[in-house]
Amino acid sequence: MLEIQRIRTERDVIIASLAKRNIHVENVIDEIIELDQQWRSNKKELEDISAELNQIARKIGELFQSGQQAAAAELKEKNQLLKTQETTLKSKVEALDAEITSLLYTIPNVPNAEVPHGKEPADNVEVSSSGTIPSFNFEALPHWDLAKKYELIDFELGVKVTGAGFPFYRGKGAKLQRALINFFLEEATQAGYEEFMAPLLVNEASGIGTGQLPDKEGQMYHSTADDLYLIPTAEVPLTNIYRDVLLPNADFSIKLTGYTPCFRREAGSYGKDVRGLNRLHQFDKVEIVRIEHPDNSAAALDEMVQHVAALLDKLELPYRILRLCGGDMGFASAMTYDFEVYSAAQDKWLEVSSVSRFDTFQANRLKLRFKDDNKKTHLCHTLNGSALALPRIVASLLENNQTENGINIPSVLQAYTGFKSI
RNA sequence: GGUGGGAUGGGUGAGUGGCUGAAACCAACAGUUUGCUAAACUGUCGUACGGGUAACUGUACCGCGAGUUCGAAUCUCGCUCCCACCGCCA
Repeated sequence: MLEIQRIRTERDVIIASLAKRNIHVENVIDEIIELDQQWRSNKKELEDISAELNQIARKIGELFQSGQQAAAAELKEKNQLLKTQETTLKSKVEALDAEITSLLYTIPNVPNAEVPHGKEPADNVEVSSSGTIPSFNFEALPHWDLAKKYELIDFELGVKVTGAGFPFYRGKGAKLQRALINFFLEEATQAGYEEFMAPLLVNEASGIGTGQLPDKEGQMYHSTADDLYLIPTAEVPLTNIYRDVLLPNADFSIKLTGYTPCFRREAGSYGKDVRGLNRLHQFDKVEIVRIEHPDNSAAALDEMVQHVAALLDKLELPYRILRLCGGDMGFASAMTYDFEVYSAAQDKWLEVSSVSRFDTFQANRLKLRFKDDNKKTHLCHTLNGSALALPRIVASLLENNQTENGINIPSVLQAYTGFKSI
């Protein structure tokens, strides 16, 4: 959520920047500014009346103490009148406040100056690419066929026990999952991220804190009996550790990592690119999260991008890095890099990681702040990225490393899997 | 699931109707002292929002929401959460 102060002072910049997302918010912004002015003048009036009421109440107390009952009764009467004024003003102020907040919720984050214009994935800008795309002198199989051939993943069994999008991993397929998780966590630890094992269910306040609620309610599994939500990413529990936190000084850099299964209903995305591991309701992911001083968030984003790139280098996967255009960025993001890995047998790029900075957008909802040297409070910046999400990594590992007689495991993973090939 | 207890500022914790935005202690920060550290002493020390160039000032907040009252941290009602013990259980 954008800060109202920022809308007051940076109206034109905000409107111009949001145009990069291909949305035009001028009317909404002006409506907010208008409502805010009303809110402020009503609030001032309300506070003045409250101040008077407080004074009178004190006076009445004094009169009672000194036994002047008649004078006190007179003041009481005056109070009644002010009291009704206070009540109406109060509900007016509250209504304005609610209206402003609900409008603020509809405005996405302001894209960073470096974010390119554009409205669809084709407008994303390729920043770099790395690795070589394999070619095969036999007929390469897509990962769902390889998974079946080598008994690594059983999708049908998942359908039987749960439903589509909840596969079983078995044998070497299961061990490969565990190896990747351990590899990613180990790399993150070495890069200075503290490892957490987080709850997989969160309460409503946490969902609001990171922005899944109320906007994207239908995307999370909801356990209604206890009113808890299954996490769609470790970002939710990890970032919410810092909800309602005021860091005591400006000298901080918080780096968290965690592996969790992720649960997504993926409502409305049926039919397209959902085959095999390409889109699941439950999948595994190692997430990295950072809480940073505003001055440091640009550097932190670069570091995170380097971290993810290094993981893909070590896994010897061909990938490219895209800077997302305004139209393709997530609601809360100020700037996002996507990583795509080439999946040889499907002959297409698969998104395996998304690394974003949110600036103060999440921190504002989370009430995550720090005190500077002058003891003034400011909102922190938050960032996060997948490092990495497993299914599409597995898909491309299987597809790219296949031979006619088996599948080779990248050397860096062999210590984790305990086998060199499948 | 049952019974009982509780929720106050960074922490412990006092506070049963006005003198309380809140004692005291601890922690933290600044200063004095000091070869260094420590100790001692002095001072500062909640958050949000509004008004004001600023100094400053107003309002709200003692888990959350209503209510009683001229006036509520304090009284009443509802809710949430936490703790302890019992039951069940990995």
